[in-house]
Amino acid sequence: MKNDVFDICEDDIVHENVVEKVRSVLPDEDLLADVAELFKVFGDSTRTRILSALFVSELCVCDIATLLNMTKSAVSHQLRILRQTKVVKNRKQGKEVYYSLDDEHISKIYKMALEHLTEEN
Amino acid sequence: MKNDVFDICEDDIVHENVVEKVRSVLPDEDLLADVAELFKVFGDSTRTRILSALFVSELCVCDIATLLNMTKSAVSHQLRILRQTKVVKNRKQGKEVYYSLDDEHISKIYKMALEHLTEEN
DNA sequence: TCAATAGTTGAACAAGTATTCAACTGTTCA
DNA sequence: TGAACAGTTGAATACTTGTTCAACTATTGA
Repeated sequence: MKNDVFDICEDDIVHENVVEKVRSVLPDEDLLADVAELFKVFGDSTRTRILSALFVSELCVCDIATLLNMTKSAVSHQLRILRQTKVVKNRKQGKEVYYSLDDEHISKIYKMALEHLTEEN
Repeated sequence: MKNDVFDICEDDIVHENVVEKVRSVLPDEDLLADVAELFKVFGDSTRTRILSALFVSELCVCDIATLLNMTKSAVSHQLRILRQTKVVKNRKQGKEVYYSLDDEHISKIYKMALEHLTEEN
C-alpha cells in the first residue's frame, strides 16, 4: 500500500516534547554543515594517505605522487582541497612546492580516529 | 605542451631517501582506507544532524524525521548507514524503533570537531 | 633563449551517493 | 479481521566527486 503523500509523521504520535527539547539545544544547521564538510575532507583514502605521509615529513608534490603511485595531477587536485580547507600549507622553493600540515587540531582528530580503529576493547 | 605519458616524477629528482623513510613508517593502506570510511560516515550533513540530535536524547525514526523535516524513508536510509558502521544502535518497542548512539569513541571524535569549528584561537 | 621538469587547472568521464517513490513488513487497536 | 501507522527496502534519479587527459605557467640550467 502507498504511503500518504508526504510520508510525514502524524502530529499526535510523534513525541512532541522530546522533539522540542532536542530542537532547542541542537547546534546551528550551518555549523553542522561545516562539521560535515570538515569530515568529508578526511573521507577519502587518497587524502588520508597524503595526510599520514605529511605527519612524518614535509614533502613535495613529486614525492607524494611517487609515494602513492599516482599522477602529479591527481595528487595536486587533492592537495588543492586540503589547502582550501586549511589542513595543509605549502611553500615554493625553486620549481618545487613543499606541503606540510597546517592545523594542530586536525591532527588530533585524525590521530584519534586512527587510535579508535587500531585499539581493541 | 603535453606531459610525458605517465606523468610520473623523474627518479633522480624525487627525494628518494625522504620518500623511503616515509614509506617505511606509513600505516597500512587498508587501515587508512578504514579511517577514510569512518570519516565518510560523518561527512554528510543529514547524518551529522541525526547524530547531534541523538547526543541529546534517544529518538524514534518519526521524531528524527520531524526534527529534520525529512521523510521517514530518507532518514531510515541514513540510519541504516549509521547502524552498519556501529555508530548508532536501535531497539524496537511496539511499532516504533528507537535509535541511540552506540560508540563512545565516535562521540569524542565528533565533539572534538565541533569544538575545533566553534572555538576561535 | 630554449628545452626540460614541477606543478596547476579546467573539462570530461566514471563511479559513488543522497533522496524520492512505491511497495512492502510488522505492530496496534478497534 | 482489517484499517492505520511506523519503519524498511530496492530501484530510479539527480547530484557529487575522484581521476584522467591535455594544456598551461613558472622555474632551472645549459
